[in-house]
Amino acid sequence: MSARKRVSLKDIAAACKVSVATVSKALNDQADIGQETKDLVRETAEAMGYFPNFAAKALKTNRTYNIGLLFMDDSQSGLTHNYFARVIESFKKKIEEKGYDLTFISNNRSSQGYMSYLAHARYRNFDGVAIACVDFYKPEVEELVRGNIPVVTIDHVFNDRSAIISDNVMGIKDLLTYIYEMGHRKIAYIHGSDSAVTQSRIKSFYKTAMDLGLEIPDEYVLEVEYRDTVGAQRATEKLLELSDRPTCILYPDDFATFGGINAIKQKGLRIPDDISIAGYDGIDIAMKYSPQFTTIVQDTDLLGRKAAEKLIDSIENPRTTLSEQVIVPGHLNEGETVKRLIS
Amino acid sequence: MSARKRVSLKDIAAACKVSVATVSKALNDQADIGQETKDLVRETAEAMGYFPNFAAKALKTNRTYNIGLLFMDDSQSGLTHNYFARVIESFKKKIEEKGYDLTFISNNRSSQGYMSYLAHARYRNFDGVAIACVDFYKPEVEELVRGNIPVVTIDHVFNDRSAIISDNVMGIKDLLTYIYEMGHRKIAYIHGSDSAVTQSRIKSFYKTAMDLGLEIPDEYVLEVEYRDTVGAQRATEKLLELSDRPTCILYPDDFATFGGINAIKQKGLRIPDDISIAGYDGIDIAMKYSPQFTTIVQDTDLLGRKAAEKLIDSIENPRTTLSEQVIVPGHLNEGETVKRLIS
DNA sequence: TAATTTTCCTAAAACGTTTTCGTAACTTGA
DNA sequence: TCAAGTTACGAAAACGTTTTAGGAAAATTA
Repeated sequence: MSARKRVSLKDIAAACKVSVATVSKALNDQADIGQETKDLVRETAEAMGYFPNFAAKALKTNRTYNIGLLFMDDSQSGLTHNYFARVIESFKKKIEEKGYDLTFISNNRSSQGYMSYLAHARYRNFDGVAIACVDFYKPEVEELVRGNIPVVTIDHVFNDRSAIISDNVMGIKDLLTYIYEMGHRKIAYIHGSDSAVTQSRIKSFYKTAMDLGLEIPDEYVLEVEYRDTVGAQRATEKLLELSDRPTCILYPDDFATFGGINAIKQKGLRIPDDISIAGYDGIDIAMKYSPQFTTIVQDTDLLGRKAAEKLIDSIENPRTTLSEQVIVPGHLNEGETVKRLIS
Repeated sequence: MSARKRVSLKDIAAACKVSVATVSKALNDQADIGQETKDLVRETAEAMGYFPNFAAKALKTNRTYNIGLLFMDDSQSGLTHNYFARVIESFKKKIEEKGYDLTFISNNRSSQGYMSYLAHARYRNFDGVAIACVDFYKPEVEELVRGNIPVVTIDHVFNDRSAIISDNVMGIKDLLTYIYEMGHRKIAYIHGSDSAVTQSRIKSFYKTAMDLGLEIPDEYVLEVEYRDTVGAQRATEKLLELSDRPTCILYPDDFATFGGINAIKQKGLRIPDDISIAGYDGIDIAMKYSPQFTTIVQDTDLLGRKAAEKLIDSIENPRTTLSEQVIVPGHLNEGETVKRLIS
């Protein structure tokens, strides 16, 4: 009820009959304050319901303990993207443990007119910035990365900047090898549209196929947007109409896989008895669905945690921290959507 | 490369040979500054790459243009919850248009020890707070709501505080009525565990059933956690084993509905030919899945927007804004999972 | 005892803004 | 021509911290 004024160091100082400086140092546990005074100050602060004024502190120290997160642009799905949502969730948890907060970076602000991402980040004085799930080729993103704020990117590497990426090469290799070992020889691959992730996956796909001695006809490889259920459905239809149709289809992500399921069901075919499929990501519903998806489960938890650790490290030890790429392996969830053809 | 020092009002003042006060006023477009001076100051500021120091401004004005978002606790699914993620997405967009930023509220910070949500919100000096997808009965949440920061809650009403809620009463009514009109008389209802949302849905369910002259045997009504696929699967199995089994099952959310689908498929039954089902929420995959879910699509966009408008209104016009509950209707997506039994 | 060191505290400046109040210069009206 | 009003600007205080540079008193040493 009583909307008392916020208590400041000055108030505590008055109550304790010491100087403001002493109070500040006592609360920050500096060495040159006596134990008794420290105790007194802390107790009084507690009793008076004191908490620091973030703005004043930030103004003075030039540290906000706030991290900016660039997480989507209009064309993307942002928060609703299950895979990234989980990475961010883990990232957030980790930085909060270390006393940081998370604020979204954007660029539409009415007051000061248009702000670039970098301008926004500078304005808010973020200690560091994390970037995920955006169009990395946008000049504005590049500008942000090149600004002099510590930065970590997720699933994309910028030269000379820290990045956390999931191991798409290993992922595709494990997945394809598993499918091969299950006896499949006619394997189609619907992949995502152009991005760093897609590229490494495609390369790994062809490389692994070659190593296994697999022949991949051109018509077995199609391109579709990420998370494009309808597109994946169409692509699947095309594959099913081929005279020599594949026995297994790989999808760029689990969401797209559902498009494949739709197409297959509409053809009256059963999974995996008539045709096998495999996804990527290991999103919640893919693991709960029956038949459970054969998919590469990305270690979103580790991805987020590593990103947090790396970023905070470069914030707190700017000189000794070198930018580095961390590759996080996923693991194969065998699931039930790939049929064993040989034993 | 040149990490030049940040330019401040003082620098601009020096460059323009006017006082700091004048620069500040010119940039804020105050009336008592001549047009020529304003132009000069603004051009110089622009040329020097000036942008305001957020911390200093916040310290002085006690306004941060930052909104706190409390969005989950450990037991919940937070960001990965598709329905809420979409609401937040829309909320975020709206507040950004108005020049606000969004920061997560949490309570684990190492530096100052444990902080309650309210303490955190006060520390960061949020202009307002939005709460969604949390355990509203936690004392700490209550404390935050009762703190003197403008607040809006989503899908839960606190006495005397603004809230945006989706119209669960109408939703269930429309859904049940539709199913009735399709000819179903034996309708089961798996509902979520205790919450404000669940309560209004259950009431609406029984009320509508009564109005329609429907008899609902007790064994047709089961309780399951929200988004609990496995639980919903078990519950569905129970229903399918009943001697007089329902012709249609309602689920608390689309995610749980997938559990039902699993159970039904494993029984060798088809949807909707052998049994009909209906979900709630209208999450992405439910709309893309085949058969497309019969479900109530929540207007997440409007929910988020309304929440943003309400909150900003009560921030900017604290006296004239009265706390109010806004009820946002969803709409029925007829989909393909409820079979027509009569014509 | 005197010199030195250590312990504990303070005054004051600074961070970058906003805002109040004052005032000089110019304009207006009678 | 003079009083009153208007316009355009500046000086200075304030917001709540941190930090530097001292310095008085107490403890230690010689």
